[in-house]
Amino acid sequence: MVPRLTDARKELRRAQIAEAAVRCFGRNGLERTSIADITAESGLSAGSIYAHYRNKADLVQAAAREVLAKRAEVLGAYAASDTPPGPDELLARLIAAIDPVEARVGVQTWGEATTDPVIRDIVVDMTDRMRAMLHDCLTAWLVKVEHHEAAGAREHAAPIAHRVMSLYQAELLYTALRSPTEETAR
Amino acid sequence: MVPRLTDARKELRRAQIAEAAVRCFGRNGLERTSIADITAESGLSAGSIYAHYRNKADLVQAAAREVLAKRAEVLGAYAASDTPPGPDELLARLIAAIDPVEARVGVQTWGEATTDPVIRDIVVDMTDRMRAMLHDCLTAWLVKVEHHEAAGAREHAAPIAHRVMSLYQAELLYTALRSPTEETAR
DNA sequence: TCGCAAAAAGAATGGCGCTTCTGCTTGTAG
DNA sequence: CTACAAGCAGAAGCGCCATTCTTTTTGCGA
Repeated sequence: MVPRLTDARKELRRAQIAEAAVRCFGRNGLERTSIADITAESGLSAGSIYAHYRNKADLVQAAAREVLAKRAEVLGAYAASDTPPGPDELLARLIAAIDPVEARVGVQTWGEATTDPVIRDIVVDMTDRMRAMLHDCLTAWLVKVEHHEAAGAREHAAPIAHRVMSLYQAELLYTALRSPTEETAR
Repeated sequence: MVPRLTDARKELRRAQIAEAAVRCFGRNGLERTSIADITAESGLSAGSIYAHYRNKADLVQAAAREVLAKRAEVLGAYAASDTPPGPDELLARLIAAIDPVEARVGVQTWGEATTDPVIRDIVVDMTDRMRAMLHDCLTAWLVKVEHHEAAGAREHAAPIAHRVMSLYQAELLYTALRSPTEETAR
């Protein structure tokens, strides 16, 4: 038996395609982006794309996962901090880390999630995961900075985490709506 | 010269089509809804639809306007109240008034707004208008209920209005993500 | 270095969905 | 009540786009 692409190389191609797809989606939207657009952006051909992704829906899912995962990553960094930031500080940092292209694709996935169950599950899962991180971070803040009694800190933190998450998502929306076409002109 | 449809009748047809469109969009999404779907839902034919709307984009815009206007209407009622509700009460009432189908179409329009300038303007305009209403309502609340000094009340109310709006929009998103397909089974 | 299977390119295909076009139908003004 | 323009239905047209198929190229193991 002989040669496949090594796994690392295969992952590289998948990432290359997914990143090109995210750029296209950010520019033209999930549905208005054709496979031809992605071939142009990635420098690969249609045949190649279909060797790495079952179909377009599969690619959209990959793009959604990528964007959401990148956001969760940023959050994870703050959550692990020794001196956890309070709600206002936390929100400010999250907002500062928003990338316009990812915000647009993120909001697009929300729209898609309202009708596509697979995308919906991805979005809900990522949202829950981020809220949980926020929850951990704020619990630590309550205990370490605010000297809140440890027992009951989690219960106190829950509604705060919910609010921070909501305000963050709203800001994501505002960013996505701000300069939708100007961005691509640069 | 002779007969057109009377204006009232013409508006009726437009509304009939737009409402059918909103139902379809809520079920299948903006792009996955075909004109054929709308003909089936409205009981009219393709030719008829094109007699009332220039094209599908025009129809999507009408649907977006309808959904957003209906939301602004609900808000307007509370804003005009003699004893204006405070932020928590206001938010609770707004959330209680959310309709699942409209929430879904609303979130879909957000996604569309990220790439379509016309839809974007509609969404931004409606959002600004709603926030202004919230602002008025909360200013009145500060003055009448909290006995805040009238001067500076508007400045105080602004960030609160922003927060209430954000939390409301987040809740709209959560509603849209909750039960996307179950709703249609009923 | 060599061979072979996988990967990539790029053209071909097939279907779907917007839009338009052709007659019938209907409602309104005189 | 009549006539005629607009409304309306339904059938085609037309283009676009996801997907597949064929051929060429390339990377990996021996």
